Amino acid sequence: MSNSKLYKGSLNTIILKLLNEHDKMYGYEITQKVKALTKGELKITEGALYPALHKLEAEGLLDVEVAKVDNRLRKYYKLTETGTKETVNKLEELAEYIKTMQALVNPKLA
Amino acid sequence: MSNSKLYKGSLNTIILKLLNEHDKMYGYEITQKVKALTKGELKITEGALYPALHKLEAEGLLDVEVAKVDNRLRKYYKLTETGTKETVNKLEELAEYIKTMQALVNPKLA
DNA sequence: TCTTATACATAAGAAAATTATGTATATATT
DNA sequence: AATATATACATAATTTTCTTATGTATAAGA
Repeated sequence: MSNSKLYKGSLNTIILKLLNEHDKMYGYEITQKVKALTKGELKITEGALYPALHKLEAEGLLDVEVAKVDNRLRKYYKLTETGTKETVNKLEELAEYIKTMQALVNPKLA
Repeated sequence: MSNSKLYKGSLNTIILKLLNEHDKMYGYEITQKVKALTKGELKITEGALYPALHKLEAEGLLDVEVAKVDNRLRKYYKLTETGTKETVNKLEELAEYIKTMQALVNPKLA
């Protein structure tokens, strides 16, 4: 995912936020979008992504729709209603995380 | 550590930064300092902290000095030279992480 | 023809945390 | 005096999340 361990725990937030913006996406598309948005800084590996998608689906946050494009399989994921709510939570948690870490790392500004 | 999974991978950064600021600290003191600085948002558990301190020591980033205060044991940790350098790296990684996540979550501003 | 890109998947292992214990002393409360 | 809470360390079992490696299959480019 990256040389930095800080990304651990961030994958679900990233997936949910991207689906919140793009309505429906398939796995490979997510990896490419992340690479593009972060200018190559962050690469989502398949070994991390696919199990994460399956889990989010099992938890009822995502719905799947299988499609065949150019004779190749695609699994389009989209947020459920629960998934949309959870996206809001995750984004709040991210904002809170950043705030908290800055309080620890830059206590002068706290 | 917190209800949010985002803190996963942040513990070493937190420890190193605190030791960078306070010269020497013992484990329990670190837990209390984190609680105070984050107004209770973040609680470092012992099961996470002590193994982390031992590992940082084994890696040569921390030195230990045992003391007895009020008949109770304390293990004071301080940064080695290598530890000080690694602290700089960790803080750069944190800044990079925040930048990257904001590019993903707030692409309008990118 | 061979490599790269697209598109999915899983399994073995590592890393980092949680949760549950355990020991021991000091202080505060009932 | 008895009990609970705070201080101070530690580890073991388990869980979560990721890496690394591998596998299948089609399409496109060199």
